[in-house]
Amino acid sequence: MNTAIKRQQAPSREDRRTRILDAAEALFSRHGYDGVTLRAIARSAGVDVALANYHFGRKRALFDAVLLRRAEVMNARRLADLEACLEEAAPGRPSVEAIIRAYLRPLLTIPEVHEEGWKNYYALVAYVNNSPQWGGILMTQFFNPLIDRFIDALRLALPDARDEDIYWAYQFLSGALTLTFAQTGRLDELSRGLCRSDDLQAAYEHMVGFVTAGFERVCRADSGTPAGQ
Amino acid sequence: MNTAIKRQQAPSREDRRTRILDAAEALFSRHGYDGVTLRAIARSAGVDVALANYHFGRKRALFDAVLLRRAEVMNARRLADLEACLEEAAPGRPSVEAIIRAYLRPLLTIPEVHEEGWKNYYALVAYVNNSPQWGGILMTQFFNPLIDRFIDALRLALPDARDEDIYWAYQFLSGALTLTFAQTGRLDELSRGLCRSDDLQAAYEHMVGFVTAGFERVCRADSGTPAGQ
DNA sequence: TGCCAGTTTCAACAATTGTTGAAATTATAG
DNA sequence: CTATAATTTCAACAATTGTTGAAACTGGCA
Repeated sequence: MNTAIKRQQAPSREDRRTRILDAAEALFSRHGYDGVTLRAIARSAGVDVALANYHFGRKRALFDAVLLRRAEVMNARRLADLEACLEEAAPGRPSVEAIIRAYLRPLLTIPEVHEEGWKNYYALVAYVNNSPQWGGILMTQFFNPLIDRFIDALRLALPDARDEDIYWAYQFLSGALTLTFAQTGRLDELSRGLCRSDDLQAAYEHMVGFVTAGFERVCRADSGTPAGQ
Repeated sequence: MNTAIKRQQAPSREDRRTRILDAAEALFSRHGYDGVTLRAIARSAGVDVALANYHFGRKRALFDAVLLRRAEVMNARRLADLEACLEEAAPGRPSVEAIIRAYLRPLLTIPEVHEEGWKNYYALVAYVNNSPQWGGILMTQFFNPLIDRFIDALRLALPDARDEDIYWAYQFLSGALTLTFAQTGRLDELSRGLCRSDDLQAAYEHMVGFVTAGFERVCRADSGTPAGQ
């Protein structure tokens, strides 16, 4: 028996830890935190129930580990893209579109982006972002510093904008982004196949235009309180 | 003892059904479907566990009933606002902004909009909208017809736009809308109190501008495939 | 009054939950 | 090889889950 077959039948130790992460990622992204049992994760990973506890501790810690694994990769890429964008731009005056691209592009330039794992992770981010109960240490303390950097950059691009307007616009970007990359399939059905959720390139191009225009309109200096009807 | 005290101590029968709905709405919106037990709902409503089963059948049916109760009210209002908007507009050519306002305004012109119930409902909509598992009959068959009407109106407002672009733009509107009205409190924290999630009027005014600009840019006729970097 | 349909509670069910401590296995180093 | 540490499994725990059938209660009608 060669090593390939051997690995299929009895995955090595260090493999098991990541296999638990992968199984948990897939199940959590589909059914949410409470919709998944540790036994379902263990069964899917082909290991014993107690092993998840040995490697990660409590169930909640496993959930956090799933999220952190890819968040660290993604945040590093976003930060690098933002800094590159700021260096290329005219000193002290980047364009809104360039900043938006730096924020969105890493989502689809990850080399392994079409692997199931990243799709599951995006769905998971939409889950936590839209749930009031997941505000805790994990999302807030981990994502907010990165977002602050992007807000700073947007202040440079929109020097006359009020902070309040920038934050509201970021909120809309955040909602559009997480829903779209969650790939729930609702858009496919609504458009009767005209749009495909898994066409990340099309999603990216459309979103850049939509969001850039939105920022530029909302952050015009002339708006005291818009004369709403 | 007067009737007010009496009602507090022993709610009438028909009250109990709606008290179960209210309790379920509050708990589901905070913890999701699987994060809530029928016993927790019953305890919060002050009734026996079996009563929820008597009135609504299975747990999933109770969840659907919670969602449908307010969705019917909201959808009727949106439809009325859309038709009024189309009648007021120049024949065959409404403005994008007027359509967006008709889609969003009912969310805050509901008279009882500041009651806890509607806030919980908005959070619940964000929950189902962002979860891949809730595509079923309920959301799809119930919301899609209304959305189709709005898409039709947007086609009139943007006669040169490709359908594909309109659907993508609607997807972004949908994500921004559901996240914002879910009022997760993340924006409050990120902006250090500068923006308040519960200021629905400010959310509405900003969103109208952002989304209208987004639609108008994405749905320009000239874009074959945008020259993305 | 007595009866009856609509509500509500009681008690219990089989199944499943997260978690743990001890035993068994495997790898690593001496 | 042996012993020591890391990993994995086994078995079981107390608590909780959705659901149900029968009993108790309620108000309105004859």
